[in-house]
Formats: sequence, C-alpha cells, structure tokens
Amino acid sequence: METEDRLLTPGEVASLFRVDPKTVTRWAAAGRIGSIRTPGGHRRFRESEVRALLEGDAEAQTGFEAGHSTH
Amino acid sequence: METEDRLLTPGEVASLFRVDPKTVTRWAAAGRIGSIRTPGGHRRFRESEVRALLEGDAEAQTGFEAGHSTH
DNA sequence: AAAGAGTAGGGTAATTGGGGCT
DNA sequence: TCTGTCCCAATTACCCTACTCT
Repeated sequence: METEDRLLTPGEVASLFRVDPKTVTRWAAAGRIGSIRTPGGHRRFRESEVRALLEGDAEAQTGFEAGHSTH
Repeated sequence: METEDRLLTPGEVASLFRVDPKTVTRWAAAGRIGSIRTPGGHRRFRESEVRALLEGDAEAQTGFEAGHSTH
C-alpha cells in the first residue's frame, strides 16, 4: 500500500522546474514540497509529488492564498 | 517489536535512497547506518533500520491537504 | 570449475547544504 | 517576498581493478 516511487535529486527537480537547485532547497526548507534526507544530509524528492506539482495540480496545493497573481 | 531480520544489499539500499551503492558503503564505514558483514567482507543492512532512516526524517510536507493558513 | 553480477577499496570531479548578498 | 549567485565545507558520483556471491 506504500507508494514506492522513485526519488529525484535536487538537480533533477531544478531542471524540471527550470530553476536553480538552491531554489528547490528553499522550497523543501519552507515545507512547500516533501523531502527525504539521506544520512549525509542531502535531499531527495518523490517523483510522484514533483509530477503532481508540475501538472499544475493546484487543487490541493499550498500557498494558494487570495488571488495572488504570479510574480 | 520484533526485529525485522530481512537483510538488504548495498544496491537495494542505494535504490531506496536514490544514491550510489558506494555511498551506502560509505555510510556504513562512517557508522551512520548499522551493517553486517558476510564472511567474505560484503555488507548487509537491516531493512527495518533502512525504513526508519527513510521515514525518520519528515519535515512539514504536503500530501495531506491544503493547509489554508491565513498568512 | 566457470561465468556474470554485485561489491570493496582508492582516488578525483561534480553536486549539495548553509549563510549571506546583488 | 522570491530567486539567482558567491563563498566554503561536506557529501555524493564516477573512474579504475580485484574479490565475493549466486
């Protein structure tokens, strides 16, 4: 019942979103995206979650405040 | 609590964390993760410990529902 | 006994984490 | 407020050859 989806590295997620890996790190630190940490401290992201975010699944997304237009 | 004695290979643990098998070996050498050595010198890892490490770290993350904070 | 896949070990390059700043 | 870039330190990835496991 567990979703064994693949994990993505910060760099891969950054490429998917076309942003700097540092930005992905900030998202994780802010709790906007779930993250798994390796014993070494590096982050890994669930592909399914990233996909959902990329798909524009804004229905159940956070940070969707009052009509805040995109930057 | 029973001890999950199922042992995982470095490659399996590496797949779970999305890292290189050599990195898992490094974790064991650094004492970050418990390891059992075969008479031949190969390492084996306890699944229960690996699972704990994978889920042990979870900051605020999405997936539950939209946390509508009036922020 | 032989073969293939996986693993150990060492060394070097690339990526990542964290803080601070343009 | 959010993102990109610079710094340095730590972690991780890929190269090789030799040994172990099935």
